Amino acid sequence: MGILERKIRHRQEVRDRILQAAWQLVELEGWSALSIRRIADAIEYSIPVIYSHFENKDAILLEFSREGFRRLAQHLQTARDEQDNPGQQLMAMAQAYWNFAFDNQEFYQLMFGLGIPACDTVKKVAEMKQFSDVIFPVLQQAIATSSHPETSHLLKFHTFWSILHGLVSIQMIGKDNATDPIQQLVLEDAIGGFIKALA
Amino acid sequence: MGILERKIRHRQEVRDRILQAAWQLVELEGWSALSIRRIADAIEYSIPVIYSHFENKDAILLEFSREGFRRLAQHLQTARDEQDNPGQQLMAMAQAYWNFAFDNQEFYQLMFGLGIPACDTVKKVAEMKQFSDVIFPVLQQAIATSSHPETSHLLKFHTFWSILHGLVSIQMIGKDNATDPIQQLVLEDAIGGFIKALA
DNA sequence: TTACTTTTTGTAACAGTGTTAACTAATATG
DNA sequence: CATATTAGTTAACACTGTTACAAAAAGTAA
Repeated sequence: MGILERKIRHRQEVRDRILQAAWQLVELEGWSALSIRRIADAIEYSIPVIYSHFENKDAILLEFSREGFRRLAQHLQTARDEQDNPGQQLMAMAQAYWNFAFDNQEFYQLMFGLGIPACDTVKKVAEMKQFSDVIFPVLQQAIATSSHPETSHLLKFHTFWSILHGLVSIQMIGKDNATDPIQQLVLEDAIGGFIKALA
Repeated sequence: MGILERKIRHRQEVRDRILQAAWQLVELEGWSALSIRRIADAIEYSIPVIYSHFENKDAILLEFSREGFRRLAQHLQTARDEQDNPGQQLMAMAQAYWNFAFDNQEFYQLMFGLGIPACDTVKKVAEMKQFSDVIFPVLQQAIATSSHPETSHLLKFHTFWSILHGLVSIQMIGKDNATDPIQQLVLEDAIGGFIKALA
């Protein structure tokens, strides 16, 4: 009775092709070129088929957003696991974050751009345990230096992330030279300074 | 022969009403509600009139972007002028930046969101002299501490801005509690820590 | 195989978008 | 007054997300 299984498999296949076709469109022509019709054309199905797999366009974007966070989380984790010292771990994660952002600009744009879905983005980041797990222990050493101890966990976490997100955003807005080596130095100094400030 | 003047005046008046109507729409219903048709309806003119004043919709957004930078620049300037000590100036500007972002979320979103126009945004920021003018002198004291002296101006400037933009962005993505007093403390600590790190 | 049911897929439309070509109405100039 | 210029409108094109409804295909039972 593999008939139902076959159906499910086929359905999953179509779903995958939708996402695949959508991603190809985004990669080739950017987010603005992503439309239900063009996806339908690409997968050679009619439009309502897409709506039988995703409630609406935002649901598709949300899917990509999730995938983006999955990938970023994995990058951070492997970067951390390659280091022992907490300070080096932080630096490695910063580098990984940075590289992810520019190697996957479409993802990053969707994930953190102030435009599109961004509803439960914060929860997603909170779920990136390997982010906070490494940061918090390092941060605890620095609590005493804060003028508002009760907020310092949150503070340091936000500061670290803010430096990263801010550097990336500002660099992205500038576009021209995403791989400019001088920016790598800026990143190194920024995170290095942050770590030194904690010590 | 004030006849030509009257025409020019009238033309300017229509132009202003376009921007005014557009802004009203954005304020009431957000950026997604802004459409040429709805502007045309609001000002009781036909659509092509709008195109005789602005090349396209992006040109209207760009106009708002410019206005946003004008306002931000002014806020920063007055914040700075109320302080003497460079450190206090930095902190005051950070507060002003923060307040501007949340008092004018639509502006900020347009100006720094990774979505919309953002072409010559960087130039706009570079034009905000009162930003760099205050930051750079303070930063020069800290050049020696950088491991890559040749990039440290850029570094510190980017770091300062990044902390601000990052904090604001992350806070905005969270939406819920933009005026949460705990976030004010986070801002204070973040910038305070930055200034201390420079000293 | 035939009749019926369910699931899958397609057609066609609605309401909206940015944009522009072509036309008309109003105004200023000779 | 006729003429040239400007101001403004109508109507369309080519899109967008979304959905109601019909048709076709596939599975099930007699």
